[in-house]
Amino acid sequence: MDIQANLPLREATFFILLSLATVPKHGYAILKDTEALSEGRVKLSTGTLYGAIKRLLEQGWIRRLENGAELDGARPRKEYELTELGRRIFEAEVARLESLVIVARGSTAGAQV
Amino acid sequence: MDIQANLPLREATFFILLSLATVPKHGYAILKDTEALSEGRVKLSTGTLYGAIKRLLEQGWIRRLENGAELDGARPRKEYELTELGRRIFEAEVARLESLVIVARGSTAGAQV
DNA sequence: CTTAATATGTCGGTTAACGACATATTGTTA
DNA sequence: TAACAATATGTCGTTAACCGACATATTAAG
Repeated sequence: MDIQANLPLREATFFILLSLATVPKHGYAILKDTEALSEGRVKLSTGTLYGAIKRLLEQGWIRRLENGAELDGARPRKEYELTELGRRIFEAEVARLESLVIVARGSTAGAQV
Repeated sequence: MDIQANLPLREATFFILLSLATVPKHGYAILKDTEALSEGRVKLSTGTLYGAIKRLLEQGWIRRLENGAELDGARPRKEYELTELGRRIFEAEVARLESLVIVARGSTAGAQV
């Protein structure tokens, strides 16, 4: 499996994975967490969020947790967690981002030394 | 002018601006430079490149240099450079990338301390 | 009781990137 | 010198992902 072929991640996807990297969450919690993690800069639309969740499930980057406790209400709160694949892709993306920053700092700021 | 509203940059756009951040270049040189800067990972298609150049000119992020010397052949090599706006946007993007890495490292690797 | 927050979802439009194709010049090498 | 690779610029159709608007239901607070 070529992890690199899945990169770069778009911003929405990056934050969804980042948000799930610590603890499993349901959709709306991802939305709020993204806003917090980005200090208010990134406000995911629900169109983006639920579309991305559907896609990420299909790709096997996240999986749905079946916790019966959350299913008692009429409208279940669906919780998701990262799969191993999802985690590896996310970590590869962070590494890619790091190398981008290094290259950018090296060839622009570096000229002023 | 809201610099942040133009972010995030897509990968192709990021590398075109990065490539022009040091010295002005013509299209094909940007293509080769991107491949070198990314250590072979990013190979821009010409469709992406020339489409992006057109867009970046319209947005005023880059401008064309008129150097008569390059125009003597039948098919001119068009050279481009960053505008002040382009440079500010690029620097904002690098800062955004840095904060992304910090947040990602902080909330995933940080949990293992 | 009414409103805000929580929670999930669809749909149509836009944008940027991509691969394929087209074309012309210049440099190399068999 | 013919053929080929590299240089160089460009168009076109398709796809993927994001966005705003809309729809709907529950729960908490004032």
